[in-house]
Amino acid sequence: MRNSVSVLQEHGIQPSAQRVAVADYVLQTLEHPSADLVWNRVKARVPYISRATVYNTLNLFVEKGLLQALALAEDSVVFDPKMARHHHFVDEESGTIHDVPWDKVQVCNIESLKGFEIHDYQVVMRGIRKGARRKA
Amino acid sequence: MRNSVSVLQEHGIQPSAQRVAVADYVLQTLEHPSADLVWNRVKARVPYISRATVYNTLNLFVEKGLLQALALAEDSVVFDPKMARHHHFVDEESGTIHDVPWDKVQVCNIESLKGFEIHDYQVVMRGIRKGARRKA
DNA sequence: CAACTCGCTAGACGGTGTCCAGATCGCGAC
DNA sequence: GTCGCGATCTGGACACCGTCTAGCGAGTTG
Repeated sequence: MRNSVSVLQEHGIQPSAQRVAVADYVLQTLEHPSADLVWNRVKARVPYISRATVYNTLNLFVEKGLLQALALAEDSVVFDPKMARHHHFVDEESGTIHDVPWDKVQVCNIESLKGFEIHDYQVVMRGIRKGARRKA
Repeated sequence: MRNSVSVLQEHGIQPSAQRVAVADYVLQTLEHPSADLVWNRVKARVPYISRATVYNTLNLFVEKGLLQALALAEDSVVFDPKMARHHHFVDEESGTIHDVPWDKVQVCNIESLKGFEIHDYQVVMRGIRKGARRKA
C-alpha cells in the first residue's frame, strides 16, 4: 500500500491524523463499506474520531476523486476505492458487493443512444455467489 | 392499466379503496417516484390515506410482482411499474430517472462469468439528458 | 349479538446522513 | 515561547426514510 499521506497531498487534501486514519483503511479495502462501517473500522485504531468527521472525510475523498460512492444497496451508500471502471455484482442473500473487472463483460451500442450524454455507466448484476460457502 | 381493481385481483391482492388509489397512480406513472412522493400524489386525491399504508401497499405490490423497487438514487428507493427488463439512465443534474429499452443496449459475455449465479442485471447509465431545458 | 379477521391509522421508533456552535489543532509571525 | 488565525474536529441536535405496533373500524361468521 502506498503512503496515505502522499496520496492525500497529491489530491490536494491536508493530511490530518483523522484523514490519514480513514485513508489507511478505506483506500485499500475490498469490502465496500458503508460510512458507519468505516467509522467502526477506524475507531478500532483511533478511538477518539467522531462520526461527523468520518462522514465529512468520506465526502471529501469522493469530491477529490479518491473514492466512488455507490448507491447499490437499499439501506445505505457504500464506498469503493477502486476508481478504474468496473462493474458490480450484488449478492442478494448477504448484500455483499463484488467488483467485476471491466473487460469481463462488454456493453454494446451504448454510444448510439440518442438524447443522452452519458458520462459513466456500469452493469449492475444481482444474484447469488456460487461456492461462497463450500469453497474457501 | 385502466381497471386497477382487476389488476390487483389478478395478483391476489384485496382491492381496498387505499390500494386502488395507490395503484391508480403508481401503476401508470413514468416518474419513478419515491415512497413519499407516492404518498403525496395519492393524498391529492385521497387525503385521508396514511403514510404507513402507502409504504405497506408499495411493499405488497413489489412482493406480488406489480412493481420493481430500484436503489439508484442516493437518497431513497424508487418504484417502477415497468416490469419488463430494461435499463436505466440517471440524470446527474436533476436526479430524474429514465427507462432505456432492453434492446437498445446489448450486454455480452455475462453468461460466462464464473462464480456468480446471476438472477438479474441491467446497465445503469449516468449523465445529462440532452435537449431537456429543465427546471421543473 | 359476540368473536374473529383484515386493513387502516397515528405515532413511536431506529438508522442514516447533515448541520451547527464551540473547542482544538497547526502553523506562521513576532 | 506565545500570539493569532484559519482549518479541522467534536458532540449533539436535527431532518428524513422506512419499519413497527397498538388500537380502531368494517365486514363476516356463527
